[in-house]
Parts: sequence; structure tokens; C-alpha cells
Amino acid sequence: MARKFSERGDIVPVLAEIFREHGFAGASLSEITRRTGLGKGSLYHFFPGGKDEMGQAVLDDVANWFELNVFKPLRESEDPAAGIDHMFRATVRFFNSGRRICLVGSFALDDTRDRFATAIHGYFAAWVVALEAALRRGGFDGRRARDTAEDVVAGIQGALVFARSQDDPRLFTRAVRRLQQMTAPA
Amino acid sequence: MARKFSERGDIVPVLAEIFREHGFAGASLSEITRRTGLGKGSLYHFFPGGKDEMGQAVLDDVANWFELNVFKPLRESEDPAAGIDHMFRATVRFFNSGRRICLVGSFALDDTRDRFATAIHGYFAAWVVALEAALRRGGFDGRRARDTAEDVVAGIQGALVFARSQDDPRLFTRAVRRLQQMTAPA
DNA sequence: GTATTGTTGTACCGAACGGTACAACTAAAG
DNA sequence: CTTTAGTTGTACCGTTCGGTACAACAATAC
Repeated sequence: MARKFSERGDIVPVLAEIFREHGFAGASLSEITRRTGLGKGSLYHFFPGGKDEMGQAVLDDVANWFELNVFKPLRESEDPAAGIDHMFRATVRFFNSGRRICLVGSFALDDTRDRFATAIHGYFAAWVVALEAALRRGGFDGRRARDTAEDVVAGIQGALVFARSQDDPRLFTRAVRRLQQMTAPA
Repeated sequence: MARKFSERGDIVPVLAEIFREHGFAGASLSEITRRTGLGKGSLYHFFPGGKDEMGQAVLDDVANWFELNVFKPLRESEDPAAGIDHMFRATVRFFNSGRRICLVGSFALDDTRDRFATAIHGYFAAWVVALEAALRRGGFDGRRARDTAEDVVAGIQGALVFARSQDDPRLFTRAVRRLQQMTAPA
């Protein structure tokens, strides 16, 4: 076997950052080759499906991260409040305290959504379901658990957009703190 | 004077819809000529600055609509609660009950934001300021008025993204109803 | 009628797009 | 050293991109 010069795993985070900055449609192959340092040859060697496969790989990577660092703790933490607390801290960390936007959310807005519909749908759905279950275990009744979970997940998205529009990450962290209060047992 | 065959005012709403569907980067001139029915000649006659000027015109149009239908009622309504109620109804109408995404929000996410920074910043800032003032007139103290205004504006954005990700507009309308409850006097 | 002004379609530009083909190379296995 | 599989750079493909030039047109003013 020949030695691997690069690996998909090394490239995906770079791709993610590019898609975050330019959106899926706006991310050109020339920008991708420049930032990854890989020629088209290598790029299409790792992603024979081209840009679409890169987008899918990035979404999968994000999904894995959240599954491991957010959904699973939410599901398996013995103390549901601890799981929720963990979620908020991981989320703030992931979005770099509001300086980073949500790739899935950005893909969800324009017609990019059609190509990645299941991944985008699944990401938000899994988040809401996991949070809803934790809230319910923490004493919220069914209706309120569901509503609060939706409000928190959507609220995080909105706060990212808002903070970015004002070029002020603190708007995100402050909003998250208030969302966290919504999850405290009444 | 020669007769006007078309007017900027007739074209802008079509442009808005195209930008909503494809994003700014993803909206191609060929799609624009197709949907507007105008050749490049006419297009560049009305928008000598090209796509950038089209984007600016669309943002201005949205800003005007919100100024007239949301911010002004919020500011001038004698009963602040009535102004806020008006805001929510106008907002739901504007976003077609969750079937339409927010153009400004979509522009805010990728590097399109850099070109239209002031317009995007101004849109959200004006909204928060107007809502905050109304809440304060309605009895909210300063801190709580500001926080609630931010939560509502960001919450609407997030609900639009979330609803679209799940392809379920009702997620938007339900979220808005809950946001509206947050604005009810304690 | 003619002149004027505003509007339009078409042909065209160079550049960049996403994607393909393939020969050259690297490094480990034998 | 030779083989073999994995990786890379480069040249190239047809298409589409945003944008320009301009002649032809329509409608009003005179």
C-alpha cells in the first residue's frame, strides 16, 4: 500500500469552513483547491462525486460531532439537567461563541436544501427529539417539553443569524444563556 | 418621454423571490432573465450596477415594507400591545406563514453579508429597537425589554430556518405564537 | 411628419465554472 | 530492485458565468 499523503478526514474540516464562509453555491473549486492545498486530481480522488459529495461529507461530519458531543450526552446522561447543561456548553464551543455560523442552517435556506434534504432534516429533528426527551425526563410534561425543545433549537439558529448580522458574537452567547434558563425546571 | 414597458418596482419582487430560492451567489443572470422575462439589455438598463444593485434594491424593498408595516406601527401605535400584535400578524403574513424564508437572514449567513453589511445590520437593528421601545412602553423594564426584543427577532429567524429544514411551515406559526406570549405583560 | 427619449433583444466578450483524463510520482510490500 | 496501489499535478473539456455594446424599436413631444 502506498502512503497516504492526505486523508479525507483532514480535508473535511477545511471544506466545512469554506462552505460556512461562502455557502455551498458560492464555494468554488478554485477556492477549495487553494485552501486545501490539493489539486483537482487529489480532490476528485477523495470525492469522486465532486462538490456534492464534499457537501455530504461535511454534513456527515457535523452530524457525527453532534451525535457524539450533544445528542448522546443528552440521551444518556443520568441527570437530564447535566445532559442539557453539557449540550449548551458544547454548542457554544462548537459555534466558537457565536463567531461561527451553522453550516446546516445555511444549507437549509437556499435551494441547496433540496440536494441535502435528508441530512438537513435529520440534523434538526435529532436535536429536537433528544432535547425533548431530556426535558421530559427532567419533569417537563409532553407538550411543554416538545415546545421548549423546538424553541431552544430554533432559538440557537436565530441567535447565530442575528449575532452575525450585527457582527457581534456576544449577542449569541447572551441569547444562549436565556435559552438555557427556559430549560430550568419550573 | 417614452412609455415605460417595465418598471424597477415591478421587477424587484421577482428578484426577491429568486434570491430567496437560490441565495445571492446561486441566483444566475440566466435565471433572472428567464423569470423576469427581461433580456439582459433591460436588466442592465434598470440596474446598471448589475447583480449587486439588484441585491441592494431587493434589500431596500424589504426594508421599506418592514418600516411601513412593522416598525412604524410598533413605534406609533397608541396602545403598544396593539402595535406588537400588529407586528406578529404582519410578520406571519410576510413570511407566508412560514413557507417563505427571510432574504435578509439568508444574505447574512455567507460572504454575501460583506457586500450588504449596512443594510443587513440595519434591518435587524431597527426591528429590535422598535420592538424594545414598544415593550418598554408596555411596562417591561429596560433590561427585560431589550432581551425579549432580541429573543423575539432572533426567534423568528430561527423558526424560519427550522421550519424550512423540516419542510413544515406550521413549525413556524406555532413558534411565533409562543414568541408572542413572551411579549404579553407579566 | 420628425426628433427625442426610454426600452428592448441579440450578439458577443473574457473569465471562471465544475468536471475529466491521464501521465508522473511516491512509498510501502514482495 | 521490482511490483503494486495510492496519490498528485497539469492540461484540457464544454458550459455557464456576469457583464458590455449597440442597433432596433416604441411611444410621446413637437
